[in-house]
This record gives sequence, structure tokens and C-alpha cells, in this order.
Amino acid sequence: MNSPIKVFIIDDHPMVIEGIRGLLNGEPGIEVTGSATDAFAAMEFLKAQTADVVLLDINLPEVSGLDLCPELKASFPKMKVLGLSTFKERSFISRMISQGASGYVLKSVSREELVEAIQQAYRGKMYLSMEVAQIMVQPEPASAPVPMLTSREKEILALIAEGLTNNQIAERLFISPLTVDSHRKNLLAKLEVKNTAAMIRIALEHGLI
Amino acid sequence: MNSPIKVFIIDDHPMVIEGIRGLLNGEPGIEVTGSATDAFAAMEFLKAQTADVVLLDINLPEVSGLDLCPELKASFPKMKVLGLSTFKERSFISRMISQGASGYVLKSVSREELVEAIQQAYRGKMYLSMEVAQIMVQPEPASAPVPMLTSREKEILALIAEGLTNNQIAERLFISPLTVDSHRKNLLAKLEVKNTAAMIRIALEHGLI
DNA sequence: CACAAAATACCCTTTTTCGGGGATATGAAA
DNA sequence: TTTCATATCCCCGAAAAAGGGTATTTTGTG
Repeated sequence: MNSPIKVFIIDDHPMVIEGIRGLLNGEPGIEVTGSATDAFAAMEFLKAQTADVVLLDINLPEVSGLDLCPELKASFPKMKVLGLSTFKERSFISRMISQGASGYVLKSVSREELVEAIQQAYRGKMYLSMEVAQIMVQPEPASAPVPMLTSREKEILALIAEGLTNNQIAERLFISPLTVDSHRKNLLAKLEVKNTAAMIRIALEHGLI
Repeated sequence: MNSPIKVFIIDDHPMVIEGIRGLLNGEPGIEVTGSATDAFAAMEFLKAQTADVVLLDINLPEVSGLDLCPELKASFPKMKVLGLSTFKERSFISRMISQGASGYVLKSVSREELVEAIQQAYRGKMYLSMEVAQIMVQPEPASAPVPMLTSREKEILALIAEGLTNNQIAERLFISPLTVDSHRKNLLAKLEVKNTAAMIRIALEHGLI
């Protein structure tokens, strides 16, 4: 047998780290070489001691896993990243994949699946669990996974969600109410909804606020 | 030393269960007697073999931990329940406590805190970690934690969130648009907001939809 | 610099929501 | 039995948002 696959875990919950260690403990061919609870500590560790596969939680505080993933791929091109999360929403998964991850496993995976995912990732293949694959396969072909909003639009969206009217937002931002209205219409169009209620719901569901 | 405290874990993520087992492993005076990944299995197990303290995840599929908690207290009055979750939102915590839980720990707790929480719960005391306690202490004295909505109001709220107008909702529910408007006004009043945008945000934050 | 994207501003009309009342029927709780 | 909450329906007027455009100025990036 070759040298074991070196696995590094990044998750802000020590409990989850402990859980993964438990699941992988005694698994031949896999060795957990370290773990971190935040992005900064992870980068520090990996600079000193690289890993083959990184298990990366999506929901890290401060720098989210979604943001950390491309950084990791940039700093350590040969390293494989497996997304790790409780969320099985389409948007999260596709964002993760599009940012260079080698797969995405839910925290509800079994030991067998986790091992399989790590081995596949190590071999340069993409691993998706049945559960995740089913979500990806679902109809939603050409629809925008996460609509791209400009920073100004996000700003205005947040103020709308706070309950401000166009006029109040205009005063707050020192712009014309008509401008706010324009942004608002663009938001409705981009999010493909017909009124404020649906807009706020979609925005919250996609984490845009 | 007396017989060890019997702990039962309910969480839909095997990984988290494994993590807790790891944290409690070797801890004198505490014994993990079993675990379950859903409410039904948990009830079955506990009927056969009761426990002293149950660690209960808030976010279970199907029957949520929030709903399971009162059932557990009803079936096994002497058993203590510790809420377990990644969410540190005020509403979740207070709902859990009001439903008879002996405390609430975040999944990011350390081994020491977890042990402390279990021991305190076993002794019939309430345990709140520093982090959780701080959230509870925060100003929000007389405000309604979770506004009480009637089932009809929730129904209409959900339809509003889907983007339907009063007229569309009226057609859907076979009632007058004026009635829908009345409910809508009551919703605005109960949630203490001035427009739909804020209403949807508050509703989603409190898990009313 | 040139080009595209973003942000800004404006027009008109219609629809919807909001704010403020009031009123009736029903069933459950005090 | 008499409240009380819920659900239903109604009126009016004002405010806001939505639908449909057009157009100018920044600003960022190749």
C-alpha cells in the first residue's frame, strides 16, 4: 500500500471535527493530519504541512468556506477540496463545484460514503453522493442559480428588507427616489419575481442579505 | 462514585453523534447509552431503555427537535433535555427553554462545557453557556419573542411570501380579497412592521414560514 | 482611450398595499 | 352566559410599488 492520503479538516465546530476523526479513525489508507476551526489557522497549518484532501465546511464564520475554496485552490493547486455542509440546497452545491471543489458531502454521510468521497477526490475524480447528485439532476436547467447582484443593489435590497420605502432609502443614500426605484425594478427582474414579498424570500433563501 | 449519568443523543447527522461520543469518551461519570437519527427511533429506544439526559438537535427532519422536546418531557418526565444546535438565535433558544429543556448548547461547545452542561442538567439545574447566556441577556425585554399567529394567518403569510397578491390569495382560498387584506393588516400589526418587505424578513427569521 | 457595466435620473399609468376605521358570525373559554 | 378570539366582509383615501419605457453620467478594465 502507498502512503496514506493526508486529510485536513476545516470546520468551526470542534464536535464535527471530532466526529470526522472518529469516522476516519482506523480507516487504512487515510490519515487525518490536522484540523482548524477557521480559515486563517487553516492556511497557516497548510503552509507548513500540506495535505492531499481538505474537508471544508461551507459555513465558516468570517471567511466562509465558499470564499476560502478558491484561495486554497490558488495556493495549493494539487490539493483537493471536498465541500462539507448540512445544506443540500442547489445553489450552495453548484457554487462550491464551480469554485473548484472535487465534490460535496453532507454532514449526514455514512463512514463508507465519506471514505469513498475522499478516495475519489484524491484520484482527481469528482465525488457526489446519491443524495447530492439527485439534487443536481433536478430540473432547473437554464435558471440562474444565484443571480449576480451589484453591490449597490445588495445595499438597497438590505434596506428594503429592513422595511424602508423608496423615499426613505433615497434619503439614507443621498440619491433620488427614482434611482432607488430603478434599482428595485432591476432587483425584481434579476431575481425573477413580481413583488417585494417574493423578492425578500428569495434573497434570504440565497443568502443575499 | 455513583452509577454514571446515562446520555442519549438525537441528531440526524451520524457525524455529530460520533463527535459527541468522541468528546464524552473516557469521561468518568458519563455514559452514552445510545443514539438515534430521528424522532421515531429515539422514542422507540427510550421506551426500552430510558436515559438521564438527552442531547436533542433542534433541526431534525420531519419532526423537529422543537416539537419532540415537549413529547419527551411528557413521556419521560424525569428525563432532562439539552437542546443542541448550531443556531444561536434568540428565538430558538427561548422556544427550547419554554418547552421544558434544561439548557441549550451550541455544537461549537468544548468538551468541558458539554460535560458541565450534562452534569448540571442531571442535577435538575439549567445550564446555559456563556455564549448562549449573553444572547439571552441582551435587551429585548417586553418584545414578543415569537408573535403568535393563527393558522389562517400563517397560511396567508406563506402565500404572500410566494409572491401572490391579495386578489390571488383570495381566489386560492375562496375568500374575499378584503378578508385577505384584513389578515394582512393583522400580520403587520402582530409582527410590528410597516410593510411586506419587513414582514417577510421577520417571518423567515423567526421560522414562521 | 474606448467600451461596457453600473449607477444615476426621469416619465406615465395601473395595481397593490397601507392606514384608519367598522361590522357580523361562530365557537371556545371564563 | 357573556366575553374573547378568530374569521369573515366592507368602506375610504393616501401611499407605495409595479410595469413600461428612456437617458445621462460615472466607473472600472482591458
